[in-house]
Amino acid sequence: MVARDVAVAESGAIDPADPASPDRRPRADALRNRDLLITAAADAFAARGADASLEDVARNAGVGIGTLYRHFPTRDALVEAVYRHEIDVLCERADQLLETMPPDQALSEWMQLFVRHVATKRGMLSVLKPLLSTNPNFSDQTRGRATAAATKLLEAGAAAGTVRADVNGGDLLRAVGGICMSTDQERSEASERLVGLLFDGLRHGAAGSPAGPRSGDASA
Amino acid sequence: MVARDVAVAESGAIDPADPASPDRRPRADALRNRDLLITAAADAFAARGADASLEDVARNAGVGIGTLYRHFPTRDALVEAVYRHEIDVLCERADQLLETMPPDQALSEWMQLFVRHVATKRGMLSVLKPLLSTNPNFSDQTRGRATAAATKLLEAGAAAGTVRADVNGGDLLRAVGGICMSTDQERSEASERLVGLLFDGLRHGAAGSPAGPRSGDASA
DNA sequence: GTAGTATACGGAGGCTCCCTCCGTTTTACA
DNA sequence: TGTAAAACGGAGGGAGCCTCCGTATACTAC
Repeated sequence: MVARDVAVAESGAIDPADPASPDRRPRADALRNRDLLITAAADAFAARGADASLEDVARNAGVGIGTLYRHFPTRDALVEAVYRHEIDVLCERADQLLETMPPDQALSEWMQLFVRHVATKRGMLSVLKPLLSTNPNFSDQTRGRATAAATKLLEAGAAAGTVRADVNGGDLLRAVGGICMSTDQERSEASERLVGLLFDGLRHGAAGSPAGPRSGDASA
Repeated sequence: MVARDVAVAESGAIDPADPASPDRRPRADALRNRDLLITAAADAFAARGADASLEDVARNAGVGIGTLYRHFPTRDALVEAVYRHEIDVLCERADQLLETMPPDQALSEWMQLFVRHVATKRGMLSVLKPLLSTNPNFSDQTRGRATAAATKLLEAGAAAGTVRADVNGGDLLRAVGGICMSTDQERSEASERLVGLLFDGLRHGAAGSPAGPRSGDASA
């Protein structure tokens, strides 16, 4: 019996905003170490894939192995935390982009950012796929946040009249995600091109554009 | 660096019919042990899935770990051998069935056998999927043999006029395989029912049957 | 500022698994 | 029956997993 089968705590990561712990707030060092671990784990999963050594992760985070296991009792718990964090970063960037450039450009940037993000984290896919298929309600929750970000970008574009209004965030995410998943390993330029095409399609048929949604010529 | 990454010999299993070894025939104990290992591995993979302990496999085969690694230098080599063996068994059974019963019945039996075979080897799927996707020409070869068996059954049925003649072995295999793969875990009755349905479809529209291929009512 | 304590840290240790290496045994052939 | 090639087996070194518990640290109350 492999030990990995035993501990199946459901996502027992320490949650800084846990309403269950009544008074005391979590210690500063605990918070800091948690972040260090997530960063190190993201690197490790990206580089080595599904079965990166957790002892390496702890070492690279400058933290004892015991600390890792206290924060993330399960390998899955760690993977989940990393995934959540990645999505958080992407969502934040959406807001930043909207503040610094016109909405259509922000949308385009964000889509490309998404592709590059997935490309650098290739190894994560092998970790994520099994987890997503076993644990649907975990993915739903997080996917929801990403969808919200995509929706925000789309709506801003639609309001400015530079992006068509008949596409929702969920569809966009599925499309971009699908392209990233299906494109063969290591060929992220292909994904970037395809996503660029997708974006052109989004611009097409916007209020400002004369042509309807269906017509050819979408190369950059 | 995990050791598993290092040895990537391509399917270095000892082949009893290797034309390269000029004179001496392989030793009897080697042949025997090879079979024992494959049997034990099949059980282990079925029960424990992708990462069953190879030391357990050797132990259950009543053989030293060194012997296992000599026969199958790679985990993948062992998986491949098990897979091949499973297919061999299925192909042999096709011949036996054809000799002992009318062709349409033989076909039906074989299809159900296929389902039950996959059901008991559930754990194998997780081992097989990655291997099949990385190593296409390995799967082609073996799939070819299974296709041949299916074709043989279909043609015998068509010749007897009890099975329609416009379906080929490849299609049949894809259909049955697809049903086995897609049906949710542990519910092999569902697969059996669906495959039964498929078989009724095959009988329908045979030379002896009045009705054309498209018409309802196919429940067992 | 200090004392007290809940909280968190770290890594040794026990376990399992992986794979290699080499002395020993068995088998096929002459 | 002798002999060399072929095969066996398992010890051993390395690595990863996870737990446990003595030690250190950051909060809180005074």
